[in-house]
Amino acid sequence: MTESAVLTSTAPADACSHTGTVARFFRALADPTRLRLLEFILRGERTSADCIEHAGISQPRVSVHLSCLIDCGYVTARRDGKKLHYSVGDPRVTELVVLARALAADNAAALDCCPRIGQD
Amino acid sequence: MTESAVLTSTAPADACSHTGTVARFFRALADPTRLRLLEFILRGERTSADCIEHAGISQPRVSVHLSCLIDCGYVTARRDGKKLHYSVGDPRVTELVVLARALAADNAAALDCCPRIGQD
DNA sequence: CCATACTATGCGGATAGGCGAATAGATCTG
DNA sequence: CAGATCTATTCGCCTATCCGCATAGTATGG
Repeated sequence: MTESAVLTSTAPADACSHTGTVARFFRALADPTRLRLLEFILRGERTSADCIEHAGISQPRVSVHLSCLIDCGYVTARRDGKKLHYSVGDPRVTELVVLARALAADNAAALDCCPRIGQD
Repeated sequence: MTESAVLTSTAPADACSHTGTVARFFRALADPTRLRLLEFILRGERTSADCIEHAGISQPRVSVHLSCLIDCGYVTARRDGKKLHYSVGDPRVTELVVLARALAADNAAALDCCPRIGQD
């Protein structure tokens, strides 16, 4: 994607996605680094530099993770001068994360021991 | 785990999980087969045989997926005679899936094209 | 108790996806 | 335009995790 690229993806709002699509949606949050980034951006608009510092990984890696979060609809980007600013527009994203955190917290012990899912 | 194994994991309900735990929680739903199984069980209590037929994979694989869903707190198991019956107890699981489906649907086009997440 | 039916685990192979490093591309400022 | 700066892509490597097949373990019911 080039030019004044579509910063915020304007998808046509389908009625209902098939399971594979939803699984892919969840997969975006299945990586600790990406989830950490999302929660960071959730607490306020951030620049790439903010994200790079917060994530503690290389700029190219952060770029990929942010692209992924954008494609999946969690985050939108806005250009201000030379820099891009990332934020979460849809309040349902917060709902989703809060709900998941609550559920995960209620079962943290078993979750951390699940041998079917590797330790991070 | 042996004996009259802990069918429903009785975790001690922590206040807040660290990011890695929540990511692991999401990872359980990041696999299409597991998500499909969860949504199947969500629509009513199921036996292993039901799940094997519905998922279309081998019994050992289904066993692993169900164990994963149980460990992560999505599903509970109940023994009735020789068979185990699987169901979803916590209504927040339904909330989570519905919310994710809505968000995924609103961005299905971009989601399905995200090159950072492989096609299923 | 023992046989049977149900459920879980181990193994090897294949693929997805994360990482750093190097590089390419795009956009703003002057 | 041109240089500087910010962002994205490519590459090779490595680990995680999926699968089927074979096998082991457990609980029930006689």
